[in-house]
Amino acid sequence: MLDMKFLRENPDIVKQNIKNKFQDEKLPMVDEVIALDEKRRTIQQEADDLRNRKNILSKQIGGLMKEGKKEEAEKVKAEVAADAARLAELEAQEGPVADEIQKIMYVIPNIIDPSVPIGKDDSENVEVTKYGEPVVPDFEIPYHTEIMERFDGIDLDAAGRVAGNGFYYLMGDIARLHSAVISYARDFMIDRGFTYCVPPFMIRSNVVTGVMSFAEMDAMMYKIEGEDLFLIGTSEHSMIGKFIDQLIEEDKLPQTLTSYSPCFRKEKGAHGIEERGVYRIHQFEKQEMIVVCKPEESPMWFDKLWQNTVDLFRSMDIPVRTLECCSGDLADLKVKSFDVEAWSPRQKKYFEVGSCSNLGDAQARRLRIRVNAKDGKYFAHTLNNTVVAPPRMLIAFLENNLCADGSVKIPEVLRPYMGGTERLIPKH
RNA sequence: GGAGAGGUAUCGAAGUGGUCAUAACGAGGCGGUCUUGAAAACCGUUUGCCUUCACGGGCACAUGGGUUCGAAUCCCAUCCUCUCCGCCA
Repeated sequence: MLDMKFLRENPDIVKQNIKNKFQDEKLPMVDEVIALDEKRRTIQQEADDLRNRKNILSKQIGGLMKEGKKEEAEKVKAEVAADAARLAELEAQEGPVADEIQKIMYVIPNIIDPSVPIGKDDSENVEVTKYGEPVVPDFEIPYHTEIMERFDGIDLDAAGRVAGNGFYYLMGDIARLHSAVISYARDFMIDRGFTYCVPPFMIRSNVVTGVMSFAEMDAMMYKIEGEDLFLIGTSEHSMIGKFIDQLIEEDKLPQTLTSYSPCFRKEKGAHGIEERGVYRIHQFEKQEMIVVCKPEESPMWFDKLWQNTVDLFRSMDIPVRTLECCSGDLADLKVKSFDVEAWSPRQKKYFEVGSCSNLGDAQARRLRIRVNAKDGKYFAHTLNNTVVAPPRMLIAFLENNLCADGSVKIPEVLRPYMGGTERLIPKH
């Protein structure tokens, strides 16, 4: 959400930004909201004047009553009553106009970073850097569920019976590998100075609307029936929500946290053939990192965050690349975003395993996350990034560590979390 | 789920219909006096948001309504926190 004052003073920047994001249908909203804002201020001016008059007269009445001048007091009362109708009329307009303004402001996209490449959709995202050699072995790599089945590591049929499509039972070595990856990722981030946190897995609607746009909310969030609670789609939601309505002392910044949580997503929309198995599911677990910092430090933290994910994957010998989201593919709240993608030797292409975002002050403005500094208060900047989401990580992991004999080698860093196991041997 | 207490500035907290909300009082922050320096003590200062070129004005005492000329204060609804009891991993 933009600052109304900024929009009022820089309508051309806001409009150009909308064009850069190929959302031309939103262009008229800028002038519309400016007109509404002007209307709001006119109403406020007149209403404030009337309120001022009422306040002065009410004080007079108090004085007159004390002195026992009842008749005079009645006269002044009549004066107040004369303005009451007009004031009520103005007050009736104030709310709806303010609501309308907020509705539009929620939809106008955040100003993107100047470094963001201009493009209309994900086909125009830009590869930034590759890390590691994308190897294609000379034997065939099966689909990830097939690899898992060789280890008796997955039961999708049972999951279907119990919860439906989009859920899984992980079993045995594969389930253990899943937990090992989470534990390793947690310690990896703790070693880098982040504070480990296990947050609430449900959040209230006021937090939901603070951390994401309505469009995202509708497509992602599961609502608990009869309660004002939603299952989190990522722990980013409860982690950024942790700071709602808080005034943070400046010397307590930056807040660097790494959190574990299950994630629940409706995943509305078309699913492709590559999304079978555990690629896109309604429930998965994830280690996340978030940062709340001073505005001038958010670009620096952005680079540190995605680098963490790259380093984590490289420590397990998985080739990755960073892909920058172009303007049209960038969510409305975001200033800049990189996807981290892992190499799939089966598909012979990279696929998304994490997403790193700088939200600027958009979430902070919606959630009123302010910083108390010596020379005044300001909105913090917020960032978030996936450390690792095991289901997708497992796909990359199994494909990249599968050997010609069907076994899967466990990289050294994971062995302490796997009881020292060096290699998984298929059951059949 | 039941009973009780409570929600006021950065924090603690007073305030039960008007000239104690320009929010008492205390703490913290900032500036100063004193000191070789620091601590202590003392003096001063310090809410946020909207609006205005400015002067000024308005709003905010959990949230939303209501009563009243006037509400932190009275009434109604909702939310949250704490304590005790119940239930429970």
